Amino acid sequence: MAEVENAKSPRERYRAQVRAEVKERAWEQIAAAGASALSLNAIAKKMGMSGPALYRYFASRDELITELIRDAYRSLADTFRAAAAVAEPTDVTEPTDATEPADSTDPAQPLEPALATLAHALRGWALADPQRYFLVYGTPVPGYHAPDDVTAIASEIMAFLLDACAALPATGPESRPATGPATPFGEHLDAHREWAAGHPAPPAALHRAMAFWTRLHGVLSLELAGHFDGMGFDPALLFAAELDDLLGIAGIS
Amino acid sequence: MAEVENAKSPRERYRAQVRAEVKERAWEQIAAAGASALSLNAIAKKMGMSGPALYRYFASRDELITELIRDAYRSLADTFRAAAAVAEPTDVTEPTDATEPADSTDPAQPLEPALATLAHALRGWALADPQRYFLVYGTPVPGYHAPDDVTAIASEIMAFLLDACAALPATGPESRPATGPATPFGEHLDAHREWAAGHPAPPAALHRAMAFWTRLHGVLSLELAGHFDGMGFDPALLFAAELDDLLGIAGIS
DNA sequence: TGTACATCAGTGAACGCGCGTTCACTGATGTAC
DNA sequence: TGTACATCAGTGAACGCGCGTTCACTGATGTAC
Repeated sequence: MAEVENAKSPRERYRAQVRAEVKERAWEQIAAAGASALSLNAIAKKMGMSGPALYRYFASRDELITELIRDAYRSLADTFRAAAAVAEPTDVTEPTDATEPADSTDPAQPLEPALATLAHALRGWALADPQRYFLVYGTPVPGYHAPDDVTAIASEIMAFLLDACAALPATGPESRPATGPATPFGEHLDAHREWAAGHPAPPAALHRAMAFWTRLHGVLSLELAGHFDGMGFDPALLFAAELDDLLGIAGIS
Repeated sequence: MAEVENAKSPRERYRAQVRAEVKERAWEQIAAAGASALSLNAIAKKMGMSGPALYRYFASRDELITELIRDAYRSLADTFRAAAAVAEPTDVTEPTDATEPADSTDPAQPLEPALATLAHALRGWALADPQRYFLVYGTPVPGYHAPDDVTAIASEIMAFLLDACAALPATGPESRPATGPATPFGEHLDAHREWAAGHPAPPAALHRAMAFWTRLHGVLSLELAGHFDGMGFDPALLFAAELDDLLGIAGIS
């Protein structure tokens, strides 16, 4: 269960600990006043240290921010990985745990589609720390460019999404299979699938993945930004309605 | 044609002119480095003035930002108003200009639904100045609260949207009328319609308006933030696909 | 186990910067008689 | 038309602030013999 930690010297251990606390305070500060207000000096003060001390741990303010962005991406990737593991248990002797839903066509099918599990995981992740969400998907700082390894994590996230879309059961009320007829835009995506990083998802799944991403982001970002405040309705129901539409359960059109 | 301007003294005229130029420079600065980097001193320097001079025109940096936000909202409202006027010409003796589409049920119906016109207007407005879009719909600054008149303009924007949704023709390929069967979420919206500001749109139109808003915002905000960069596909086609889905022309599910 | 040395965390002073904002003042522009 | 006054735009100096970052230094911690 416990991971084998590379045996670290006490000093390395301490360093890692302080770095972690710096990041923690940084997140608090971002949550309180936004990413642009992040200040090394303020973090040091909160930790009871002098400002320059932090330069033992981070080469610059920019390096800290980049690290936070990287952590945010990785956190979302981990969240998706965990959700995918729950939704699609490995076929290795999983004890059958409860009665299967009557309308399930595949006996190994989980109770809800993996896509729904991902959606709920995404929403939970976003609500847990709105500013972290915005650091990933919010207003970009003109001129800033994310390092390469961050885009690699983004691809990983996309892969979970494509898996879930490709695995969607063909059991909509009007029998619209996920892998069904390709839409014109699905064909376009299929013709320009560099971004799918070699994933074998069919055109319809590509289209669905993209719609999943943009639609749920649309609801979440407006909700977290407070644009629904005072409107009276429940954003969770809007999110659920968009998800149902994506799953082919119900649609507005 | 020309509006009757309240006869202004030369000084008032000059004031208005300088205020306008300050805002212009402010937008340039926001476009270059984001809203959080906006600085009165830097604007003054660009205008060839000393910093304190701007305090003749704006009481504080916050007042300037609030004014910019207000202008951005008003600009979108005006854009929607103009789009709505084109899409639904007033019935007052409009000269019939071309052949009507064969499948049009209403002879006065324009070539494309008003909702499509609004969508294209929104996209054009967003692409024209991404940072202006983000000032309205982007990452909120924790603690900042828009003044009341801004939310009034937001309601105005929403009203154009509701008009267009309520006016959607019932001519989908699978005959799913816009004013058709209410969805569960549509009923929820109908039960909590404070936000609709007395608009008589039926539940299905409320639902569609909300989906219009969140889906198109989802595409636009990710596109403008550069999240589609290097993915290879054309964001305009994704936007068009989402719009078609909203219009009931084609759907992924 | 004890001494000698190297490593490294953290401090305090300092630099230069740009910020928002105030204040007393100059000079030009408009107004009233 | 001309003078006297009020209005107001803009300046320059100044205040206080917090920022990122560098640098020389102290003192504690770990390592090697």
